[in-house]
Amino acid sequence: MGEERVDAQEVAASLRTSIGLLLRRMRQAPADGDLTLPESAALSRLDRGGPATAAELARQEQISPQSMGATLAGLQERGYIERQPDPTDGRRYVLSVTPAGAEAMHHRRSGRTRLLADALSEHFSPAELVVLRDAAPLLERLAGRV
Amino acid sequence: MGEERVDAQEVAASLRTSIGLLLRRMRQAPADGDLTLPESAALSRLDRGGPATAAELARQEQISPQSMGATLAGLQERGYIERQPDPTDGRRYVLSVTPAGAEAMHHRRSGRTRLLADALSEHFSPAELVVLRDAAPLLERLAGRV
DNA sequence: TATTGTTATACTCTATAACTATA
DNA sequence: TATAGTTATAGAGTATAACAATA
Repeated sequence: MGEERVDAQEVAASLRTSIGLLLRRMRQAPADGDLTLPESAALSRLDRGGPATAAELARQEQISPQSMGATLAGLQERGYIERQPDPTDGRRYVLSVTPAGAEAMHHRRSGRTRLLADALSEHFSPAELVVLRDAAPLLERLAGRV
Repeated sequence: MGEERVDAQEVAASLRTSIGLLLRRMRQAPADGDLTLPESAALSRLDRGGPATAAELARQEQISPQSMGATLAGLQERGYIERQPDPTDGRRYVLSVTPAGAEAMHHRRSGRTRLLADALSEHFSPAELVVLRDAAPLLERLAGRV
């Protein structure tokens, strides 16, 4: 791996193919407990980043507030998050993960992410894992630039 | 970059986040000419791999034959691909890219892939491009293993 | 029996538009 | 005016089920 001439166009095209495939497979895979892909993304942002408002989460995930609202409504209905009115701003609600939500995330993580992790440890060398680990934050940065 | 202890679970979680973000951004981006994401994926497989049947393309893209059929019908309607009955097997049709299809792919590639390529060359170092280039085939392999 | 392709239907995820309430 | 959130509606991209034709 790693000669120096890299064609951005080619990298773009092959990234596009590979992430399309991978995301489709993850969507098809058995769910994490009963969490859909966007639900588990929102939940894990709340878990990692602490309580936040719906608008903040929508900005982080780069989707519309309405879409995030729909996702969050489902999570709240099942008791995985709770809403507290923000005392300093009457328009806002602060969302946080409930114990049941944390349990859904961590204990029942027997679905998609686990599947991915298993495939990674079974079929990839340590050197390849390093490449993927280093690539992940770059992909996230790329998503912010496109 | 690159100490040796890599936690597969952590890599899985961060890949999942980053590819989700990136694919959403690409879907939102202005289209390549007038090609949707699955259309351009199918077209570029036909272009790179030569004529193929619908079932073959569906397997390669890991989607159902019905979904691929819908995508291909749209491409054919606009004259970007053509269908020839397979002389050796009456059930099959062999698909190939027309000149108009090739033009739609290459000349009008001013949309998503171009946007991605521009972001890559403007905001990423050569070393980072190497990481991404090396990661792409690993992601594709991962999609086949999950 | 298995495979190729089609038609019909429905689900998930996301978007935009229009609205209310608060800042 | 601008922002947070809601409700309603629509579109893209998938899936599954049921079928006809061919192998």
